Amino acid sequence: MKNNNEINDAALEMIAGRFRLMSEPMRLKILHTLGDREMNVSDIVTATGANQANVSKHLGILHGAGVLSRRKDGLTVNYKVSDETIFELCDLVCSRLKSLFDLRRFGSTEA
Amino acid sequence: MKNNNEINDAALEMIAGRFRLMSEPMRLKILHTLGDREMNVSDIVTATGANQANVSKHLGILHGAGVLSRRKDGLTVNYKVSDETIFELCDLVCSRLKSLFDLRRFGSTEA
DNA sequence: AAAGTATATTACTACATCGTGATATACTGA
DNA sequence: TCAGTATATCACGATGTAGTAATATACTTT
Repeated sequence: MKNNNEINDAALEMIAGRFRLMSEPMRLKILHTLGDREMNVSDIVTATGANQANVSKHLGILHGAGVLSRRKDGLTVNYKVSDETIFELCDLVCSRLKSLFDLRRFGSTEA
Repeated sequence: MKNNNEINDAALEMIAGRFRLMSEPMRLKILHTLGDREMNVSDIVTATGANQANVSKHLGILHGAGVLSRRKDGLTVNYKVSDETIFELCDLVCSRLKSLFDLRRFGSTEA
Protein backbone atom coordinates (compact mmCIF):
# COMPACT_ATOMS: atom_id res chain seq x y z
CA MET A 1 0.00 0.00 0.00
CA LYS A 2 1.14 3.53 -0.85
CA ASN A 3 0.81 5.10 2.56
CA ASN A 4 -0.89 4.38 5.85
CA ASN A 5 -3.73 6.77 5.15
CA GLU A 6 -6.00 3.81 4.74
CA ILE A 7 -8.50 3.63 7.50
CA ASN A 8 -10.84 0.79 8.12
CA ASP A 9 -14.53 1.49 7.57
CA ALA A 10 -15.26 -0.37 10.78
CA ALA A 11 -12.95 1.95 12.69
CA LEU A 12 -14.63 4.99 11.18
CA GLU A 13 -17.96 3.54 12.19
CA MET A 14 -16.81 3.08 15.77
CA ILE A 15 -15.41 6.58 16.06
CA ALA A 16 -18.51 8.06 14.47
CA GLY A 17 -20.63 6.05 16.87
CA ARG A 18 -18.77 7.52 19.79
CA PHE A 19 -19.50 11.00 18.53
CA ARG A 20 -23.10 10.09 17.81
CA LEU A 21 -23.41 9.10 21.41
CA MET A 22 -22.64 12.69 22.36
CA SER A 23 -24.77 14.25 19.66
CA GLU A 24 -28.05 14.26 21.58
CA PRO A 25 -28.86 17.25 23.80
CA MET A 26 -30.77 15.01 26.17
CA ARG A 27 -27.78 12.76 26.75
CA LEU A 28 -25.52 15.77 27.25
CA LYS A 29 -28.02 17.13 29.74
CA ILE A 30 -27.98 13.86 31.66
CA LEU A 31 -24.19 13.76 31.69
CA HIS A 32 -24.02 17.37 32.80
CA THR A 33 -26.58 16.70 35.51
CA LEU A 34 -24.61 13.73 36.77
CA GLY A 35 -21.24 15.44 36.83
CA ASP A 36 -19.14 13.37 39.19
CA ARG A 37 -22.06 12.37 41.40
CA GLU A 38 -23.95 9.14 41.53
CA MET A 39 -27.68 9.59 41.01
CA ASN A 40 -30.68 7.32 40.70
CA VAL A 41 -33.10 7.44 37.81
CA SER A 42 -35.87 9.30 39.60
CA ASP A 43 -33.55 12.09 40.64
CA ILE A 44 -32.22 12.39 37.13
CA VAL A 45 -35.77 12.53 35.82
CA THR A 46 -36.59 15.30 38.27
CA ALA A 47 -33.38 17.21 37.66
CA THR A 48 -33.73 17.14 33.90
CA GLY A 49 -37.49 17.56 33.82
CA ALA A 50 -37.67 14.88 31.16
CA ASN A 51 -39.91 11.89 30.56
CA GLN A 52 -38.98 8.81 32.61
CA ALA A 53 -39.08 6.43 29.67
CA ASN A 54 -36.86 8.71 27.69
CA VAL A 55 -34.36 9.10 30.51
CA SER A 56 -34.23 5.34 31.01
CA LYS A 57 -33.64 4.82 27.33
CA HIS A 58 -30.77 7.30 27.22
CA LEU A 59 -29.26 5.92 30.42
CA GLY A 60 -29.35 2.50 28.83
CA ILE A 61 -27.62 3.78 25.72
CA LEU A 62 -24.92 5.56 27.71
CA HIS A 63 -24.40 2.53 29.92
CA GLY A 64 -24.26 0.24 26.92
CA ALA A 65 -21.52 2.42 25.47
CA GLY A 66 -19.50 2.16 28.66
CA VAL A 67 -19.89 5.79 29.61
CA LEU A 68 -22.00 5.16 32.71
CA SER A 69 -21.71 2.59 35.46
CA ARG A 70 -24.87 1.09 36.90
CA ARG A 71 -25.37 0.07 40.52
CA LYS A 72 -28.59 -1.46 41.73
CA ASP A 73 -29.57 -0.67 45.28
CA GLY A 74 -32.85 -2.27 46.22
CA LEU A 75 -35.58 -0.62 44.28
CA THR A 76 -33.50 2.12 42.76
CA VAL A 77 -30.73 2.10 40.18
CA ASN A 78 -27.79 4.45 40.48
CA TYR A 79 -25.79 5.75 37.58
CA LYS A 80 -22.41 7.43 37.53
CA VAL A 81 -20.10 8.64 34.81
CA SER A 82 -17.39 6.03 34.47
CA ASP A 83 -15.59 7.52 31.49
CA GLU A 84 -14.14 10.89 32.36
CA THR A 85 -12.87 11.44 28.84
CA ILE A 86 -16.33 12.54 27.79
CA PHE A 87 -15.88 15.67 29.84
CA GLU A 88 -12.62 16.36 28.05
CA LEU A 89 -14.50 16.03 24.79
CA CYS A 90 -17.16 18.47 25.97
CA ASP A 91 -14.56 20.92 27.21
CA LEU A 92 -12.77 20.89 23.88
CA VAL A 93 -16.01 21.46 22.02
CA CYS A 94 -17.13 24.19 24.38
CA SER A 95 -13.92 26.16 24.19
CA ARG A 96 -13.91 25.89 20.43
CA LEU A 97 -17.50 27.07 20.19
CA LYS A 98 -16.68 29.94 22.50
CA SER A 99 -13.79 31.09 20.35
CA LEU A 100 -15.90 30.81 17.22
CA PHE A 101 -18.48 32.92 18.98
CA ASP A 102 -15.91 35.51 20.01
CA LEU A 103 -14.64 35.73 16.45
CA ARG A 104 -18.13 36.42 15.23
CA ARG A 105 -18.59 39.15 17.82
CA PHE A 106 -15.56 40.88 16.34
CA GLY A 107 -17.00 40.63 12.86
CA SER A 108 -14.42 38.26 11.44
CA THR A 109 -15.44 36.58 8.23
CA GLU A 110 -12.69 33.97 8.28
CA ALA A 111 -13.65 30.36 7.95
CA MET B 1 -30.83 29.81 41.67
CA LYS B 2 -29.59 26.93 43.79
CA ASN B 3 -26.38 26.17 41.87
CA ASN B 4 -24.87 26.91 38.49
CA ASN B 5 -25.72 23.49 37.14
CA GLU B 6 -28.32 25.10 34.94
CA ILE B 7 -27.36 24.86 31.33
CA ASN B 8 -29.11 26.51 28.49
CA ASP B 9 -30.97 24.25 26.07
CA ALA B 10 -29.57 26.30 23.22
CA ALA B 11 -26.05 25.65 24.45
CA LEU B 12 -26.75 21.93 24.68
CA GLU B 13 -28.08 22.04 21.16
CA MET B 14 -24.93 23.73 19.89
CA ILE B 15 -22.61 21.28 21.61
CA ALA B 16 -24.67 18.34 20.41
CA GLY B 17 -24.59 19.77 16.92
CA ARG B 18 -20.82 19.89 17.04
CA PHE B 19 -20.70 16.23 17.97
CA ARG B 20 -23.31 15.37 15.36
CA LEU B 21 -21.02 16.93 12.80
CA MET B 22 -18.42 14.31 13.68
CA SER B 23 -20.87 11.43 13.90
CA GLU B 24 -20.86 10.49 10.23
CA PRO B 25 -18.24 8.03 8.94
CA MET B 26 -18.19 9.76 5.59
CA ARG B 27 -17.30 13.11 7.11
CA LEU B 28 -14.62 11.51 9.26
CA LYS B 29 -13.25 9.84 6.17
CA ILE B 30 -13.08 13.16 4.36
CA LEU B 31 -11.36 14.84 7.30
CA HIS B 32 -8.90 11.98 7.59
CA THR B 33 -8.22 12.13 3.87
CA LEU B 34 -7.59 15.86 4.03
CA GLY B 35 -5.29 15.77 7.02
CA ASP B 36 -3.35 19.02 6.83
CA ARG B 37 -3.37 19.17 3.04
CA GLU B 38 -5.49 21.27 0.77
CA MET B 39 -7.43 19.21 -1.76
CA ASN B 40 -10.00 19.89 -4.44
CA VAL B 41 -13.30 18.10 -4.65
CA SER B 42 -12.40 15.73 -7.46
CA ASP B 43 -9.35 14.48 -5.64
CA ILE B 44 -11.37 13.95 -2.47
CA VAL B 45 -13.96 12.06 -4.48
CA THR B 46 -11.25 9.84 -5.93
CA ALA B 47 -9.46 9.34 -2.63
CA THR B 48 -12.59 8.40 -0.74
CA GLY B 49 -14.20 6.46 -3.55
CA ALA B 50 -17.49 8.09 -2.75
CA ASN B 51 -20.24 9.67 -4.82
CA GLN B 52 -19.52 13.24 -5.95
CA ALA B 53 -22.87 14.62 -4.85
CA ASN B 54 -22.40 13.09 -1.45
CA VAL B 55 -18.89 14.44 -1.05
CA SER B 56 -20.03 17.91 -2.06
CA LYS B 57 -22.85 17.77 0.43
CA HIS B 58 -20.58 16.77 3.29
CA LEU B 59 -17.97 19.34 2.31
CA GLY B 60 -20.69 21.96 2.40
CA ILE B 61 -21.79 20.83 5.84
CA LEU B 62 -18.24 20.85 7.21
CA HIS B 63 -17.57 24.24 5.68
CA GLY B 64 -20.82 25.63 7.01
CA ALA B 65 -19.78 24.52 10.47
CA GLY B 66 -16.46 26.32 10.18
CA VAL B 67 -14.37 23.17 10.13
CA LEU B 68 -13.17 23.56 6.54
CA SER B 69 -11.97 26.60 4.61
CA ARG B 70 -12.91 26.91 0.96
CA ARG B 71 -10.77 28.44 -1.75
CA LYS B 72 -11.96 28.70 -5.31
CA ASP B 73 -9.28 28.46 -7.98
CA GLY B 74 -10.74 28.71 -11.43
CA LEU B 75 -12.81 25.65 -12.09
CA THR B 76 -11.86 23.77 -8.98
CA VAL B 77 -12.63 24.34 -5.32
CA ASN B 78 -10.04 23.57 -2.68
CA TYR B 79 -10.84 22.60 0.87
CA LYS B 80 -8.64 22.49 3.91
CA VAL B 81 -9.20 21.77 7.57
CA SER B 82 -9.32 25.13 9.33
CA ASP B 83 -10.22 23.86 12.80
CA GLU B 84 -7.46 21.68 14.18
CA THR B 85 -9.41 20.93 17.34
CA ILE B 86 -11.35 18.28 15.45
CA PHE B 87 -8.21 16.18 15.32
CA GLU B 88 -7.84 16.52 19.07
CA LEU B 89 -11.41 15.29 19.42
CA CYS B 90 -10.68 12.32 17.19
CA ASP B 91 -7.49 11.51 19.05
CA LEU B 92 -9.31 11.54 22.37
CA VAL B 93 -12.01 9.26 21.04
CA CYS B 94 -9.52 6.93 19.40
CA SER B 95 -7.38 6.49 22.48
CA ARG B 96 -10.46 5.89 24.60
CA LEU B 97 -11.79 3.30 22.18
CA LYS B 98 -8.42 1.62 22.15
CA SER B 99 -8.30 1.33 25.92
CA LEU B 100 -11.86 0.00 26.02
CA PHE B 101 -10.77 -2.54 23.46
CA ASP B 102 -7.71 -3.52 25.48
CA LEU B 103 -9.85 -3.96 28.59
CA ARG B 104 -12.14 -6.28 26.71
CA ARG B 105 -9.18 -8.32 25.48
CA PHE B 106 -8.22 -8.92 29.10
CA GLY B 107 -11.72 -10.04 29.96
CA SER B 108 -12.60 -7.20 32.28
CA THR B 109 -16.30 -6.84 32.94
CA GLU B 110 -16.08 -3.38 34.48
CA ALA B 111 -18.30 -0.68 33.11
C1' DA C 1 -49.96 -12.41 48.97
C1' DA C 2 -51.32 -7.75 47.72
C1' DA C 3 -50.36 -3.15 46.92
C1' DG C 4 -47.11 0.25 45.94
C1' DT C 5 -42.84 2.20 43.95
C1' DA C 6 -38.81 2.46 40.71
C1' DT C 7 -37.04 1.26 36.46
C1' DA C 8 -37.02 -0.99 31.85
C1' DT C 9 -39.23 -2.25 27.70
C1' DT C 10 -42.56 -2.08 23.97
C1' DA C 11 -45.00 -0.13 20.15
C1' DC C 12 -45.66 3.70 17.77
C1' DT C 13 -45.43 8.37 15.44
C1' DA C 14 -42.67 12.10 13.90
C1' DC C 15 -38.75 13.88 12.07
C1' DA C 16 -34.00 14.37 10.48
C1' DT C 17 -30.65 13.13 7.27
C1' DC C 18 -27.91 9.92 4.42
C1' DG C 19 -26.89 8.37 -0.28
C1' DT C 20 -27.92 8.98 -5.09
C1' DG C 21 -29.32 10.11 -9.97
C1' DA C 22 -30.50 13.99 -12.37
C1' DT C 23 -29.79 18.56 -13.15
C1' DA C 24 -28.24 23.33 -12.47
C1' DT C 25 -24.49 26.50 -12.04
C1' DA C 26 -19.83 28.30 -12.78
C1' DC C 27 -15.86 28.49 -15.19
C1' DT C 28 -12.49 27.42 -19.22
C1' DG C 29 -10.83 26.83 -23.79
C1' DA C 30 -11.57 26.49 -28.69
C1' DT D 1 -20.74 31.25 -28.55
C1' DC D 2 -20.45 26.38 -27.84
C1' DA D 3 -18.66 22.24 -25.83
C1' DG D 4 -16.52 20.44 -21.89
C1' DT D 5 -15.26 20.05 -16.99
C1' DA D 6 -15.82 20.81 -11.89
C1' DT D 7 -18.83 21.59 -8.28
C1' DA D 8 -23.32 22.46 -6.10
C1' DT D 9 -28.11 21.66 -5.64
C1' DC D 10 -32.58 19.23 -6.09
C1' DA D 11 -35.84 15.59 -5.33
C1' DC D 12 -36.63 11.41 -3.39
C1' DG D 13 -36.52 6.84 -1.22
C1' DA D 14 -34.59 4.55 2.72
C1' DT D 15 -33.09 4.36 7.30
C1' DG D 16 -32.29 5.60 12.04
C1' DT D 17 -33.70 7.30 16.22
C1' DA D 18 -35.96 10.67 19.53
C1' DG D 19 -39.93 11.17 22.41
C1' DT D 20 -43.96 9.13 24.59
C1' DA D 21 -47.97 6.47 26.51
C1' DA D 22 -48.77 2.09 27.97
C1' DT D 23 -47.17 -1.86 30.00
C1' DA D 24 -43.95 -5.19 32.01
C1' DT D 25 -40.54 -6.28 35.46
C1' DA D 26 -38.21 -6.09 39.90
C1' DC D 27 -38.18 -5.01 44.45
C1' DT D 28 -40.19 -3.57 49.11
C1' DT D 29 -43.43 -3.25 52.77
C1' DT D 30 -47.33 -4.49 55.24
